[in-house]
Amino acid sequence: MSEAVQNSIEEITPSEWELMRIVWTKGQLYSRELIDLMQAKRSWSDSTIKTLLRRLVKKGLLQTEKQDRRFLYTATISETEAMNGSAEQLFDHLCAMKKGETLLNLIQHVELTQTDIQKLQAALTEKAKTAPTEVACDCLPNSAKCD
Amino acid sequence: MSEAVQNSIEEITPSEWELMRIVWTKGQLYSRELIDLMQAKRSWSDSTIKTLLRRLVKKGLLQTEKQDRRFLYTATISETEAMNGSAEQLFDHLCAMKKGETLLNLIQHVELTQTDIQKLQAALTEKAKTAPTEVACDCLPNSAKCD
DNA sequence: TCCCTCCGTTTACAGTTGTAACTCTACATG
DNA sequence: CATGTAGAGTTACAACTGTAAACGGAGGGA
Repeated sequence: MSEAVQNSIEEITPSEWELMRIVWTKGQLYSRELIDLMQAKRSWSDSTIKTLLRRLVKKGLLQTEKQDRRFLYTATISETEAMNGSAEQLFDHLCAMKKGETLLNLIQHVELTQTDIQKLQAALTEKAKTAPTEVACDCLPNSAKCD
Repeated sequence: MSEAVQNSIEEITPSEWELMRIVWTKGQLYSRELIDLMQAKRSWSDSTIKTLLRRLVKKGLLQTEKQDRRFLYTATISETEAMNGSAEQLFDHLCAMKKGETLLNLIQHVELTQTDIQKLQAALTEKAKTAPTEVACDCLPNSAKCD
């Protein structure tokens, strides 16, 4: 059946990401606050935002708790889980042989702090200890190779 | 600004990625070959694959050239462009402050070759020369901070 | 010449996403 | 008590996705 394990996080659409980020940042809040914060960034109608909230609840990404007569929203998965899950989902689509190239591009274009860089370097050094000299392309059934 | 920028590549759906990867790998091929290769990985009907191909052409990701009486398909964007574009789109949804963390997770989970690692390290070293000590969260309009 | 088969085109249909109006209900207020 | 109102729920609707059957024309073989 459903619930419990989300064996690879529900898809989060772009609009949903925006809402989730607010929830993660604030921890918990009422739809009214959510709507106000959201409208400070996007001119979406109240209705639109409420629809998105309900969909997020249905997907199990948000949960509500009745307070007075309104609902307090909280996230059911952490921002880290969501970020890592989505990033991994994306990388799953890429040719195994070219993931490194894509990471390189990201590293060059994403803003990173000195601390981030240190951690990344440490991880790479660690990874180098067991990394292979090559990774095979997995774009075709098995036959022809990737260049 | 930059140059020749393609204002953010058409969205590529998961099914479409699978087809595109075959096209990128083979360079150019007829729908029949594409269908056969695809069916060796997924049990999609001919029809389904043909529909996807037409949609990819409509989106401008594939282009056709009439040969005899069938079409030869080729990609209009390179695999690298697509990979980088999609990866950047994903990262656009993430909190600026947490992109480093996500990259760290990817680096730890993605299979990388020694060469990939060396390049990544070189890029990081370069980046460290100008990296800031912190990056601000951009999840809320401006107000409240991220944790 | 006739039909079968291959390939491309049309149509289909449910589910998801973006976007939003409308409605219902319980309160607060006059 | 009569209402306006905030917050929740219902309905809507077009575009996009996943998945595929059905249709139509052209070439190859009988």
